[in-house]
Amino acid sequence: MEELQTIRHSLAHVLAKALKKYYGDVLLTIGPATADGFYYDIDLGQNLTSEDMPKIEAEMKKIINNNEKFEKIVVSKEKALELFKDNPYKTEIISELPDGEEISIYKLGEDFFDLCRGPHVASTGKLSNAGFEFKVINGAYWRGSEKNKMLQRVYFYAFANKAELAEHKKQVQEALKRDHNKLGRELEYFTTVDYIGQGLPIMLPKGAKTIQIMQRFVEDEEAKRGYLLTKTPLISKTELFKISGHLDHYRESMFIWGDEEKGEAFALRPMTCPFQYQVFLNRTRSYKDLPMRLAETSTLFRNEASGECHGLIRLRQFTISEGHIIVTPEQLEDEFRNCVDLAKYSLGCMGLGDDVSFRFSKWDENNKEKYIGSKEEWDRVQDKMREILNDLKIPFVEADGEAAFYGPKLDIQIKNVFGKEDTIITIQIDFQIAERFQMFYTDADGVKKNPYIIHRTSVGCYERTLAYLIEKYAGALPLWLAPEQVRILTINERNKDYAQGVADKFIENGLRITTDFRNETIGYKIREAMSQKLPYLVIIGEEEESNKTISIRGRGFENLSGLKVEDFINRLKEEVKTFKK
RNA sequence: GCUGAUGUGGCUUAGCAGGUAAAGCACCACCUUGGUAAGGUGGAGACCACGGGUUCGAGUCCCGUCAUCAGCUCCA
Repeated sequence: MEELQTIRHSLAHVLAKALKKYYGDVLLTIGPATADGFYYDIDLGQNLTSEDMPKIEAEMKKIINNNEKFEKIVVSKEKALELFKDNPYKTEIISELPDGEEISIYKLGEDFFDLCRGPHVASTGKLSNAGFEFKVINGAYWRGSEKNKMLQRVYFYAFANKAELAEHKKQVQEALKRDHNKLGRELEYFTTVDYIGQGLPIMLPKGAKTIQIMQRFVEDEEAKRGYLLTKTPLISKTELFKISGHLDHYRESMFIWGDEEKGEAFALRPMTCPFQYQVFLNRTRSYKDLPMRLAETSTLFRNEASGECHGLIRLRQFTISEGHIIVTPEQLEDEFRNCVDLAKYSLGCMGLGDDVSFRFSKWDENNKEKYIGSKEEWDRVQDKMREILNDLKIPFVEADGEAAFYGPKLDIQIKNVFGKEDTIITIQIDFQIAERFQMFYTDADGVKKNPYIIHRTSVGCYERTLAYLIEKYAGALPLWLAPEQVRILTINERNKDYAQGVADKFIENGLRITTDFRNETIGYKIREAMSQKLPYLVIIGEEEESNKTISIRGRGFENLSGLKVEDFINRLKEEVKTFKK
C-alpha cells in the first residue's frame, strides 16, 4: 500500500511538471496522495478546465516515457527560501520549518524541481505501468482555511496498473447508481422545490412512511430502555439561547427574528438541549431521580451556509431522535455504555452496523473562539471519555477540533457513495451547559451538585439515515423498513373481489400492502412494481371459476409460488423480526 | 460563504450562425389483453428556473437572482 502512495505522490510531481510546461506562471503548492489517486493544488491566473487536461495528460505520459530521474537535493533553509522566492506558498511552508533543518528538494529531469519530503519512485519509468486519469478540478482553500485564497485543486485517479484503475472506475459508476439524491427522487422518497428553498425537502409518501417506521421503532425502543418522552417548543425567545451559549457560539447557524435589543427576538431551535433541561429544572432534584433519561423526536432548524445543503444528508430543517441523559458522575460510564448499545442496536437493525466507523471528537485548545470552558475541564472530561471508549473496546480514531462547543463527542461516521463521510449518530458529554442553567441535584450527602449530561441520538437524523439506507440498499429497503412491503396484483378484473379478500389478510397481520387491480396487462403491472423495487408481489389469477391461483414474486423476480397465503404472511413476519434481531 | 459546472413538459434528452419548441418514457381516452419486465391508436401537457438587458426577433448572447450537483470551508 505504501508503494501505491509513492506512485501516487510521484505522479503528482509529474502532473506539476506537465502543468509548468504549459502554464509557466503556475504557482505550485501541495500535491498529496488520496484514497483513489492524488491531487495538486495550484494557483493560476486563469481557470483550468477539463478541456485543458488532454494535453496535460499527454505531457505526463511523455515525461514518464522519458524515464526522468527523481533526484533528491538537500539544501539549507536559506537556500530553499532563495530557490522558491517567487512562490509565496512554498516559502510559507519553508519558513515554518525549524531553523537549521535540512530541506529536501526533488529534481525531476533537468528543468523541474519541487519542494517535497518524498519519497518518490527512482525515475518516472517506474510509473509506466501505473493507471492514472484526470478526475475533476475543484476549488480548495490554501491550507484549508476559508480566510485564505481559493486555489484550484486538480484531482487524478491513480492506481498501480491500468486494470485496477478500470476496476475502480467501474466501482465508482456502480456506486453512483445508488446515490440517494438521484435514486431517492426517482423512487419518489422525496423531492425539492425551487421556491421553497435549499435544504428543505418535501418528503413524499414513501419517504414519510419510512421515516415514520424508524421513528416508531426508536420511540418504542427508547420507552423499553427507560426513557421519558418530552415535547418541547420549536421556538424560543433568544433569552434561552443566551443562557445556553448558542447565541455566542452558534448564532450564524440560527434563524433569528425580532428585535434583540428590546428582548422581543425569537429563534428557531437548532438543538433541543436547553428546552429539555427545563424538564429537569421543573422541581428540585435528588440523586434518586438520576439517571433521568429524556427523549424527544425533535425537529431542528439550522441556517446552513448555502453551499452546504445536500440531498437528504445536509438540511436546514431536520428531525432527530434527540435525547439527554442527566446523570451523576458515577452513572456516567454505565449510561454512556447504554447509549452506545442503543446506537449499535439501531444500526444493526437497519443493517448499517458494518458500514460505520467511530470518531472520538475532541476540542481544539487553540481555538478559544469556538469552545467554552477551561482546559482543565476539557482534559478531565476527554480523558474520562477516552477511558470509557477504551473500556468498551470500540475501535476509534481521535479527531481534534471536532467537538461540540460544550463538550467532546463520540461520532459514529458513515460514508456516502462519493466517499464523503458524515455523522449518522452522536453521543456527547456535556459538562458545561448544565451549570449555565443552574441544574443541581441533592446528593446522598446533602450537597448540591451539577450533573453530567449525555446528549445522544439513537438513529440520528431521520432524513440523513434514510439517505444512507437508500444508498446501502440501492433503494430496495429491508422488508421492515420498506414503505410498501407487498403489492397484490390481479391478472384481470374478474379476480378483484377474491384478491381484496387476500389483501385483507395481509392488512389484518399488520403488513403494509397496496393493491393494483387495474384493467392493465399483467406484464405492465409487474414491470411497474419491479421498477419501484418492491419487496414482494402477489399475483392472483384463476384456473377456473372457483380455482384461484396465487403466484408470489420476490425481489429479483424469483418465484416463490407454492406458498399458501398464510404461510407467506408468517414468512414475512418472520423476516421482519429476524432483521430487527 | 467560496471555486467550478448545470437548469428545455412528471422523467430522460434533442434543439445552440439567435427567427417564436422535438422525441421516448410517464399521464389521459378509446380499443385490445386468460397471463408473468414495454399490446395498439389517438390526445392533452413547456410563456424553455425566475427577473432584467442587447436585438426587428432570444431556449439560444449579456447581467442579476433562485435552485441543483461536485469540491473546499462548516456540520447531525
